Amino acid sequence: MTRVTPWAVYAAAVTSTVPARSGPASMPAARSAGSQRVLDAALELFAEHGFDGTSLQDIADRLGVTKAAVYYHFHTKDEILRALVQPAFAELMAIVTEEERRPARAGRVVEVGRYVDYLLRHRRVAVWLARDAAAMTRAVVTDQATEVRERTEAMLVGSEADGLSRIWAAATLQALAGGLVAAPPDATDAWLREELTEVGAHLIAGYRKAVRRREG
Amino acid sequence: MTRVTPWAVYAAAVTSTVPARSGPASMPAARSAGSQRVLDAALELFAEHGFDGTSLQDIADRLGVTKAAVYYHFHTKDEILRALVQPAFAELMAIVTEEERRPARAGRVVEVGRYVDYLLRHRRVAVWLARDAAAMTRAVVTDQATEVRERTEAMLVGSEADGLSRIWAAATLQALAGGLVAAPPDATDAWLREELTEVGAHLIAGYRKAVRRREG
DNA sequence: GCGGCACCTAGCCGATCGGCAAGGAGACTA
DNA sequence: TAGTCTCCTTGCCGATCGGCTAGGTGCCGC
Repeated sequence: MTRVTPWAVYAAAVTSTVPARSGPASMPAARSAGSQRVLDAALELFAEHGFDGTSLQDIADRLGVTKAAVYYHFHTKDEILRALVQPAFAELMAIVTEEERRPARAGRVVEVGRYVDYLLRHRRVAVWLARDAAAMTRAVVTDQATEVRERTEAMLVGSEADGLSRIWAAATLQALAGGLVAAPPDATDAWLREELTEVGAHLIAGYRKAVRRREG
Repeated sequence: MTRVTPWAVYAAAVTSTVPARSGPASMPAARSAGSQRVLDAALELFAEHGFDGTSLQDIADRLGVTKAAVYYHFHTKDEILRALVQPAFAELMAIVTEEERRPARAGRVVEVGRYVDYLLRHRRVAVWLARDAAAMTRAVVTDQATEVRERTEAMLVGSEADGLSRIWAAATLQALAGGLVAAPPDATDAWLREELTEVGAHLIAGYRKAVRRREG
């Protein structure tokens, strides 16, 4: 937990107006090879020990460089977090937005398939976040994380957000992520896609049945 | 991540023979009221910010005491972790062991029901660990955690441990935990039990179907 | 050959980390 | 009243945390 100090209050106040400094840390896209190596090492370590359980020194050690070299590419630890998470979030947001526009929403199984494909594309990030939800409480990502999670749940079970829907939606998302985590390393994407889609489809079918039971 | 220092190596070497000190930290059971208050505060904070994201100072602050007061009850942070996790693990081990002895194992749905009941009894711990799996990489609990997880999975899908079974087992456990996390605070245990059991039963049925599909 | 840029190191900063020794307040009992 | 026990405080320790400055090396186009 970050303890609030006078300095931290000041830093938060000027966060949005911090000027650009030397180094590529200020440019968001088009990562250099060095920056990408930092992200790869960080993702590996975050997945293993969690965000809070990994220090900048750990990342530097894995790369065989000093801590300041990491600082050159990303000026804060939160910047690494954001860089790792942002592409995955952006893509999921796009998928959900597209599905929201679709008028007829008879079956949610199609959406499950799209979500499974998405998970497989961002497998490493998904495996990490499935075991380290605490990282999403960081201020830099928490709003995005909450929004994307809520809208994804709504994509699967509708936006009513009653207790029943919430449970089944969360269960479905967690089941898919959990299956991904437990998957053997040599499992092909095609096989994983088939199995996970079936897991999700079963849960969506179960949800519909539960709704019918409650209404009937 | 804990960096290995010469001192840490020494400490690990003498861990098993560390002598009893003053204070109740050496007695495992029969917690005093003060110790229980520490555990309650710690569990709340761990669930919110994760184990690594919570400092002993945070726990002390929540209780309105000093850090050393926490130290009086538990001499290390790992000791708090162990104290929180151990009862839940022990109970699950007992359940799994009992189910392993049962000769006929036609349907796993009964086991799902027992597991759901177990989750509801240890709801706060379960919600915490579902979002903070990184805490289970700590040396004090990692062996127990791995064993209890593997045997619980085996209880649900058998001990073959092929890729298909592993995925469905992990998906089932994660789905139940995820449903628990997403449950509204005012949800009754009886209602939760019903819904979660149905979630688990659906997944077990899906697993059986997947096995039949693969074999046939 | 020279300025400029990308990339990295050495070394430091204040803050916070988990952990610990010494001692005191208060209740209870012999 | 003296001794003891529980529970907590003050105050400190070395280590590590995230973050930062100044400086250097090597490659680039000019």
